[in-house]
Amino acid sequence: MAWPSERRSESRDRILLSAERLFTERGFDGVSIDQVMQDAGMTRGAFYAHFKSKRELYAEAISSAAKRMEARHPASTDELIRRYLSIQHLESKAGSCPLAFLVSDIGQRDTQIRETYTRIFNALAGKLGGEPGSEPDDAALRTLVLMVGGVAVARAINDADLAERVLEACREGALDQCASSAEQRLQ
Amino acid sequence: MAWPSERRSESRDRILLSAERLFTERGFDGVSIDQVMQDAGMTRGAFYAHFKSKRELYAEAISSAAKRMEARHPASTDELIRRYLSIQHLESKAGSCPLAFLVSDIGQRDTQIRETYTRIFNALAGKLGGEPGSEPDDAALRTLVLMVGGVAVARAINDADLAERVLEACREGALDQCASSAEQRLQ
DNA sequence: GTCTATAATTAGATAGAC
DNA sequence: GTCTATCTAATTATAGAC
Repeated sequence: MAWPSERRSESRDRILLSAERLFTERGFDGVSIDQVMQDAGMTRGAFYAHFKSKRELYAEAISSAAKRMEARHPASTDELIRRYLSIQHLESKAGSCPLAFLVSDIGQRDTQIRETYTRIFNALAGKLGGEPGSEPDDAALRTLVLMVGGVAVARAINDADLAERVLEACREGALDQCASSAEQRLQ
Repeated sequence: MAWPSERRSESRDRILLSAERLFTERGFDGVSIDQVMQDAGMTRGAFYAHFKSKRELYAEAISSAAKRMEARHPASTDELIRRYLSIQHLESKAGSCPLAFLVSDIGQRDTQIRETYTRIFNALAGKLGGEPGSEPDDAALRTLVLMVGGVAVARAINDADLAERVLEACREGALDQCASSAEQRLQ
């Protein structure tokens, strides 16, 4: 799950940071190693001293981006939902969620990458409901699908008003779901 | 919206049919013109007698795939939701919904393609609720996001049991939403 | 309209100097 | 570890024969 810390270096971290942003924004095929390395301030040749292949970089970048987002999550679930399903998230140049931005990109990749995605998905679903440690409950899955799907759809459509309406409708639905699921837990 | 019918030919339709299936399954960058033409039983050179570019083919393929699906939609909204959010839809080799399978692919494309997506999205949302002809209501948007997001997420994750649970949770949510929104319309 | 042949470009990955 | 140079392969698009 975690990568050996002895392999970390400043250059490696810079490559990873560039990769997170570029891949999340443009997908696997939309970014070349050249572009990542230029963004990180190096040339292509240096890449393979840090990563075995583009696919390995992609998997690590997704995982790392998710961890970076998680570290900035607000304590309140409601606040998380509101921030996630916001216009700001759509346009954020520094840190959008790969779960949403890459959801249909992942379905086209290999097992390793899909495992990484699954792990991230489960972690976020667990935060949204269900017993910690065990499987997320149905309400949490639905809430997360509204979040991921809402952001993905809002980004795809070419109509700012409709995008805002989609985000708002999903926000309401996700908040409702969380409220009624919290009520149930109190009973 | 519709393309000139005088441009239609049997070869053109065969190319389009291959493109629909291949693009939906693998995305824009995951399919080469060579592969589409081979699948259609021709060679690369013939492609440009029918389409101006790969991007034009992609836009037409998405639109055409959506129309083909629409033609097979069941009359009942409930039945549509059940079929959409099913394992069969995920694995269907002939006719998956580009709205779900390409949702994050589209966000990386140009205006024309995103307009096509928006039009298809609106058409399906209109079927799920709201006054015909006018804008879809919030419940319809939420329902469609559950459908599109549920299928996209289920396809991305690498855990068959979890995928089935996601589909089921979204199915229940979408059906509930539709039922209560139909009740509201009766009042 | 379809074919083969061929630009022209780009990308992932490697080799070897420093 | 980073650089430049290069290999190899794939891809979009075009040209021209039939």
